[in-house]
Amino acid sequence: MDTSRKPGPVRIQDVAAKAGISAITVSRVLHQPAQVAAGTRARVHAAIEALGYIPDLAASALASRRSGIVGVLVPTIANSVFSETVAGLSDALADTGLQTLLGDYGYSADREAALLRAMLGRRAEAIVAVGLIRDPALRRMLRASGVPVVETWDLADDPIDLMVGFSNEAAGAAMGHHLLVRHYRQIAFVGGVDERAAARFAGLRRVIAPVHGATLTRLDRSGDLSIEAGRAGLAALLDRPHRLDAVFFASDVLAAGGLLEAAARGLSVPRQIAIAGLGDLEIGRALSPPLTTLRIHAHEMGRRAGEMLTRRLAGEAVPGAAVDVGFELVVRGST
Amino acid sequence: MDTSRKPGPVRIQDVAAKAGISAITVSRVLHQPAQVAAGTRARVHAAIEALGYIPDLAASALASRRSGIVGVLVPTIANSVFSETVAGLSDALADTGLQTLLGDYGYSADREAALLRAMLGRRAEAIVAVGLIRDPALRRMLRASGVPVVETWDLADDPIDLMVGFSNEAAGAAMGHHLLVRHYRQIAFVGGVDERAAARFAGLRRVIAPVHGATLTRLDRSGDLSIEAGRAGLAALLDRPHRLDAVFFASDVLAAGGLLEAAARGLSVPRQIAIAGLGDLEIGRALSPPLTTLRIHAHEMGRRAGEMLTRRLAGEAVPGAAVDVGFELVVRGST
DNA sequence: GCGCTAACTGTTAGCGCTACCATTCGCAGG
DNA sequence: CCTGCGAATGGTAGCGCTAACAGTTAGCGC
Repeated sequence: MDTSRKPGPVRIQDVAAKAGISAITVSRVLHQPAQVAAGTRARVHAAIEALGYIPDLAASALASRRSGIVGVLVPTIANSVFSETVAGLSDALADTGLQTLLGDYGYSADREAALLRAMLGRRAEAIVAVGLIRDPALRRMLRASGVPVVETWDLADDPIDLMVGFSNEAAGAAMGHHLLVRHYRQIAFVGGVDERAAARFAGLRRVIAPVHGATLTRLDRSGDLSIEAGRAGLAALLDRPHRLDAVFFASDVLAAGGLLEAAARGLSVPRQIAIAGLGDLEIGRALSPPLTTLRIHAHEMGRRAGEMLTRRLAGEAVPGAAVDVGFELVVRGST
Repeated sequence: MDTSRKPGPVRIQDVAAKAGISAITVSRVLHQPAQVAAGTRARVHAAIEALGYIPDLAASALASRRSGIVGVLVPTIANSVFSETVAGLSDALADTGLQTLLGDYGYSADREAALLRAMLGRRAEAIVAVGLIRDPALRRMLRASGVPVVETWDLADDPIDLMVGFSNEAAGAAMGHHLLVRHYRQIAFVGGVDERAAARFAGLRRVIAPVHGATLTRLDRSGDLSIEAGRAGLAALLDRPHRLDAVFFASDVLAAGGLLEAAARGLSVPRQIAIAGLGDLEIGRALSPPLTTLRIHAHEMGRRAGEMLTRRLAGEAVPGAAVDVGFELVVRGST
């Protein structure tokens, strides 16, 4: 067993000594290289290289009062649309020297609070949340902290700070409109129990309810966004005596299950039953018939969030208003 | 525009003053509550609550020389099997007070190096990598840093430190064996150009090459692990004059594309063409026929990595040997 | 030559927290 | 009464880095 004492990590002082200058100059080479003479700069770089110096970012953050961190709070990174938003944010932040600190809370309120606390503890310069932050205590904590916050994927009346999303209600309405235009009248909605799904259903209902002879059913599958849940959802609907000619699923993954269940039952899509989803995921494009869906600009939401933050952190006054990035109806063979 | 000066975040000193005790005692309430009298503890908690105190973790890390961070390096978090490994790690670390810092390098060597540097800069107490770290310079940097490292998802002869994975070569061989037993002889492999896929192919070849009358073809789709790439892969193979009765895809996602392409061409699976994948993803279970696949213990690899680290950080001497968590052949209808 | 500016580098004093040691207090045992 | 001991708390001195200011030097115009 190796019991030799490591001399510990190399410090800025060691680099300075090796290069024959003072610590502050090394710091400047790292952060404002233009202020340092070319020769000195070269010697410092050589010393850094030779010693394998890696600056201590905790000490740097403490002294400079800039952590360089943006906290990103995600209900689950396993959902590919959310990871796209994270990717969009990372892209937007790539050139800013800001690093994202990803926190996946797995839809658990406790973990959400803990992660937020950790982000504030690391003095994140901004927080981006996928979805709204619901807990009033957390909202208060964030407001009090004065840290810029961007909530994405939803639009609400009382943003904590900034907001970039789309209207789930309008999305539901758009799909409802499409289904009506295609002469579907016995319509069902399959989604989770979250508020986002509720808003989509509300939009759907707003459009469908006034139409004479149209019916609308709702089936809640618990938050489980799996193909299997989609199959089970369609199966449950079909096993009811109620007539049905179109089903709108709150996610393409669920809708894929719907397509597969219909195929397993020998139902022709869309002739006997129309199926639509949301998200424009690859699985919906790949199955047959390809899925009518609502394309959500997940990547762009992340990008816009990053841009808003960058401007805000640069001192520009970014109006706190919510940005609506909209969505897009993509009509394919399944309706 | 609001130009009022914020009083800045609450510091430990403010809490101490409010509770009528010294800063160090507040620190102890947070880290070694048993050492503080119950009454004092209560007063401190009340003060923390009242002021909304959130400890500065950068300062804490600097003073205590413990960052509480475990860096996790992932080629892409969009691949669900990798996110499962991350989840397994998080589970194992949940009670340890360690927090994961996730870095997704999108298969870019530059970003990999930058992220690793950032993790070491934050003085991560350990690093977990999904996949091997290939760049010799990075390997040297990690070895020199003395930070515990766990490489997962692969087994190699020269781990940087710890290692928990499975043999991709053995996995390929197991699938080859299965296909031979089922009397398939004209076999193709579709995978990426990465070393992991290469190892799977090598295992396949080891088993198949010696068999008289058996043939083996390899088709590389660039790293794109999409359903569409799988379809295109099977299409390319079928458009060759060469006979073919089984295809092993390096991922269930690719294999799903294979199943769909076969269906689109009216080919019966597995009668006219057998299809197998790797990963045991939901999509393989959902399609028809369900996919024969190799189940990889992604979650367990993360969990084991976390356990090894926890023991190592607790001072136990954990042998540097590689842990093989194996895999499992799951035979379903597609072969 | 002088003042003046620009370019470069150094000194000092913390950032907010905790390790280390010291101190205080109450009480059991002699 | 003193000693010894454990429990509870505090003072001091940094952790490694950078902001703010302070030199120092060279070059320039007059």
